[in-house]
Amino acid sequence: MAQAITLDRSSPVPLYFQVAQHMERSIEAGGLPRGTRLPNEIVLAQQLGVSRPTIRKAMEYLVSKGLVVRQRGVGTRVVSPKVRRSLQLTSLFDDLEESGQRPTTEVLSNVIAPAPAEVADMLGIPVGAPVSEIVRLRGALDQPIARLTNYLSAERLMISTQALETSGLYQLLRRSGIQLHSATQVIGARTATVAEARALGERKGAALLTMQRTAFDDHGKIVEYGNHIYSAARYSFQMSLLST
Amino acid sequence: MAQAITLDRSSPVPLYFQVAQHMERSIEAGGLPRGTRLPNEIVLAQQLGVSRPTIRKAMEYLVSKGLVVRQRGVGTRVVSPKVRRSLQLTSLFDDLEESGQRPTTEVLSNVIAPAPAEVADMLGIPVGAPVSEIVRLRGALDQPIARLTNYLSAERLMISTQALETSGLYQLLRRSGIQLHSATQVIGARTATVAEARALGERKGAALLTMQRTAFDDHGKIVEYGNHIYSAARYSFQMSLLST
DNA sequence: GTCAAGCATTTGTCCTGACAAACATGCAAT
DNA sequence: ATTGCATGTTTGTCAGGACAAATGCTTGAC
Repeated sequence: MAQAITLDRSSPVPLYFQVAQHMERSIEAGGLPRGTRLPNEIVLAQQLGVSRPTIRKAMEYLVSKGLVVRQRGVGTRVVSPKVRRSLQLTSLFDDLEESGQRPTTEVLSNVIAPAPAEVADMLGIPVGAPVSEIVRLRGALDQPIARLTNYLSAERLMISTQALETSGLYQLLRRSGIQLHSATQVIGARTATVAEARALGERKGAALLTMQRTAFDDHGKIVEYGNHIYSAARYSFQMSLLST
Repeated sequence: MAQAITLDRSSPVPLYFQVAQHMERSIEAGGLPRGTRLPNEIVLAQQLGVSRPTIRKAMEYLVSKGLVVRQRGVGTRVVSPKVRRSLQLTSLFDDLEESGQRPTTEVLSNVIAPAPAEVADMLGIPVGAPVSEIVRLRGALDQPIARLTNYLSAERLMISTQALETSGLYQLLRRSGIQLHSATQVIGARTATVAEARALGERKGAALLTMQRTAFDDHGKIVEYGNHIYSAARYSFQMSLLST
């Protein structure tokens, strides 16, 4: 199984990452049965011609992705394919993109205006400071799915409406050189008002999923505050957690 | 700030973790202003009398908890207290426990029965195999908040009703020596049926949050499948994400 | 005055070596 | 048959050293 693999020592991608990627592919493709024990670190290091710490770093990566489980005195085992697949579960949006059915994005508004009190509070800026407000309608299969409302401090940048129609907001932020650090989000539910129902093609009183998210950059500044509603009949949040 | 700290080399808790914990406390308590730069790795290693890899391991831990940000050629900076606090946001249940207001748990049923098709499918066991079904009502401040329905393969263990009234399910599982590996969950919403509304003290048609969760152990076996409903008026999910 | 080159600083990667701790296994004693 | 012990295997921890790459600042050239 471990035939000659090619490590490129002159490549800028770190050795341990090359090793990790190779193992990841090998696990995913080779279809190692659940519980297969990998060779121990020393043997692997010799086989690949690297040092043990490099192997260990690669292993830590695989553990953090949930692909393998390590136990002192026992070894490294491959977790069941079923579990691995469940960890790769993605959101409906990702699923649609993957299957070629690009979700549609319609920009309902993209303006710069003085921040109202509530928004200024969430963004941590003075009331009345200029913020850009972006309202988008996401849809798929000819049906609306979500109404996304985002606020950014306007000092940062103005995002073109055209760009928003083709790329996700986070993708655009990253492309502008903004380093995201973390985010907090709150997921709740409520019944739709008449206006919300109309926007999402639902009936008044239908169940909606709500999500508020605040994203921070490396310097602790708030990059973005979002307030979103989703048609509960057509959308749900999917996520996976690793223990510890 | 970095006065003589006490590292216990004979302690079973690893050196790097002692270092990490010390820094965590020192960051949290010392109230370092946002962006404070820590001494570099070499200096820290000398100050604490450990090697550089040990310091690095401690730093990796702090990065993974979102407390500091590292940048090659620049150094290690403490993230803003506001962001740190937001990363510690917990669920309503945790908040209640912390404030001494223990959430109440009423066990509505705790029986072993043959698995119906849907449950057997989710647990990955044959239809009709014995499963234990646990239904709990969670409440706080004299109001019901959630109805939690869990299924475990009955081979594993029978959990006493009494234990369920005082401890969380996951706590009990861990205490029984079951190693959780990962879980996947789906969060959605729908309107309450008459029965659900009655159970949660809501009106028919009120918005409910729903959550289905499947938990796996290290061997890829499914430990638990849960199907939960929450009063959206009194509960919401709160979580924080670190950008990779 | 402005831009580029060079330099110091800092983290990232990689190596070698050594010992400790947890686990599984087989063997011996009860 | 079962318990306990010794032993080998495997991952976990720690040390010390060396070089590479990214960043920010200073210096020098134009």
